[in-house]
Amino acid sequence: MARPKYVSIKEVAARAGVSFQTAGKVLNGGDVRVSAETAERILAAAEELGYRPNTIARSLVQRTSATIGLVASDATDIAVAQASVAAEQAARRHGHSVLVGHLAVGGADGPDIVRMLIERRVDGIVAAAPEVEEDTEVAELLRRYVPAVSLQAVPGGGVPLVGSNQRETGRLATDHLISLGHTSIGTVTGRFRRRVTRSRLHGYEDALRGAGLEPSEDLAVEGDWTPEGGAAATRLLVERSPGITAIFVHSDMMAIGVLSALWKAGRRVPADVAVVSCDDIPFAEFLTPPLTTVRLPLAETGRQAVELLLRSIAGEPVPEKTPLLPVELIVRGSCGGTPAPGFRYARPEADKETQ
Amino acid sequence: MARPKYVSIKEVAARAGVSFQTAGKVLNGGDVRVSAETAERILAAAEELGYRPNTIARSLVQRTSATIGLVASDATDIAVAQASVAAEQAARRHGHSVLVGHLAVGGADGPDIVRMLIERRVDGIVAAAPEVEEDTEVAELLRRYVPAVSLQAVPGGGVPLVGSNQRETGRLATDHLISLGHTSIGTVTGRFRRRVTRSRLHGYEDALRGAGLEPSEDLAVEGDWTPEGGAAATRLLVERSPGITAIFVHSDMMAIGVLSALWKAGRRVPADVAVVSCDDIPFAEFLTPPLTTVRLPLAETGRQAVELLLRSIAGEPVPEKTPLLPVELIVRGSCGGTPAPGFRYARPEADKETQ
DNA sequence: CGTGTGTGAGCGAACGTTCGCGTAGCGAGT
DNA sequence: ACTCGCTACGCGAACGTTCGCTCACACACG
Repeated sequence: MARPKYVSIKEVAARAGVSFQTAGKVLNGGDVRVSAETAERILAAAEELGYRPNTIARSLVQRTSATIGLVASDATDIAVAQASVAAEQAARRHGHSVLVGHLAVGGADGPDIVRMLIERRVDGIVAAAPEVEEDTEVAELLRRYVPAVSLQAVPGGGVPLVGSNQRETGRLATDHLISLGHTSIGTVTGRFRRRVTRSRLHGYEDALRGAGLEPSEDLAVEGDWTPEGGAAATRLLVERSPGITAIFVHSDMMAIGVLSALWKAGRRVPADVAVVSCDDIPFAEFLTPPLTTVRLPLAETGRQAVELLLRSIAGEPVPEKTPLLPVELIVRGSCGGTPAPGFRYARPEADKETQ
Repeated sequence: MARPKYVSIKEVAARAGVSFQTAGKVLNGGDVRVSAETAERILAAAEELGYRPNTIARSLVQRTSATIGLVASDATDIAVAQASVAAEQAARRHGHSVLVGHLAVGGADGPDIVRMLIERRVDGIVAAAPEVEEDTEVAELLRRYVPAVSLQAVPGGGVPLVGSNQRETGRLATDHLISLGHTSIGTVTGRFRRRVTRSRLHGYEDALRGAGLEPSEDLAVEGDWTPEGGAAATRLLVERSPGITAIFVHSDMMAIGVLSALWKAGRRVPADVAVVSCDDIPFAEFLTPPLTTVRLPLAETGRQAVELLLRSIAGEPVPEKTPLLPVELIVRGSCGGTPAPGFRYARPEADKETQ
């Protein structure tokens, strides 16, 4: 507690009666051209003194910090949190530490965070923050100073992306609703400005058109990724289109709000309106009703992002476009096909890929 | 992308035609005994070259990294996530970065993470990981090497704690149920081993006894902080005590599972059984029904933890016991007092402090 | 006995800063 | 004309490592 006095390699060396460079060799360097007994003596001295290597000094000479930076969303959004936790653990597994910065709401401090990371000489940066998608200053910094991998588009490109096929996600979800016979299908989207929103919207429209349905502007309401926003959007949606029988929601967090708003409006799910969403957050199956949703491999995305980053740091050339990670429809109760409280999960009637 | 070559203060100095120490003064040090025009020249050179200070070198000489370590839970638990995000932001506001380590499930890598943080010479550590509560090795490291603040008990003490009154939390929740007329009140707890669980259990028992009710072992079932665990515990609970009419759950995440299990069992909430929980996670009000819960100031806890830590780092003596943060009962729909889907929130009939 | 080979260890430099002094230059006071 | 004091800047050292060399010594070989 009282400021600890760390012992340095020199003090260890002194106690062991060798030069500090020799001590360094046995304690950290792998180049052990040292007799077994001196090594022993050094190790013993280190142990007695409670020596802990100073990575700061090491970083300075080696010009690499074995640290990566993570710029993450505000992260009340569990989906983002999942990805970033997985990223951190993957990094640590590869011997790297993670310096993290959570954006303030709105994300205005993106550039500050990135600058901070750069000044701390992180070896690379993973951007897991939708807010930063339009931030040209952040993009500039990343391109200029440090290898980076992003989970979302970066203005101007030059930063490899990792993620899933969002258009397919929208199509899969909407197709599921269509296959269940719905024809009046609304959608509660993420922020319109975000690319992921537009992609999912495209998928939604693809599916609609594929079934001979015409997308209508009235049926798409913008949300803000929060439960509150989902609830508000839903109220607007049912007001504008009272005949609606199904909703495709752009995230599970919003779906929580959608379910709540529907419930408060006295509309039963799935009896009156079916709800399908995307993400598959850990407790999606414990919502009432259990949420049918398109699973995105969030943890896997985080992992792959750092692995790609690490390869890039190691000097391997990395493609800017990497293969998209697969998504999967998880059918639970919120679209029907399952009776109410008696409860029994029916398997969905096969895949709707081409329907 | 290609490994960037950072420019050092020396190159800036060379271009500006001054010694590197002078450049250092104007770029970083505050001690500006330098003429306005040389300063200008140096700044211009730095700008042209894209100079970014190297905090690693700075840390080495100043013997302080302006970084704090955060050891956090696996953090699918939103409550923990909230606290750690707030902690990071508070730290950054005070000019510190945060190096984070998320425990693997089970938390066996706690000591590894702490060692990593120590070797990176963090100025202090915030422990926000229940798993570490029993880890004597972690406790030893914290006591020996680095100032620390914990959000949970630390074996052997010596580390200041920040948090809320857990016993009060249990009492408040249970009292609410009692005030509503319930007499058969079960509880789905956290892991028994955890101190917070025992405290909340004590509060629960306090309240029961205060109402002339005798706590029974059958009515307390151990959960594991996850929705799954909450659901499983609930199934066990209603099986063991079919007459149960109310449940006090030790966390909102578990409450999600409790609600789900009750729903699947055909028991209506709150009509058949009332549910009260604790945490007040951000979307508690969007669950069906909206969750009545005891709000813990999680973000505030995170903030105060780093502020305390920073004071400790600065050399101020800090008390091991700090004042507990206040908790507050938030009444929503899950305990009744509110009719079903028609819906209208009734205010609870005043405070139940002494009832 | 001289040369070569290998093994164990030390030495100097470097990484990019900060920090406390040292000092040249200069105008003003005596 | 000499000191004084101030300003603007430079210098050397230090922080705790790593890294590549050098070096002393012993030992075997021809």
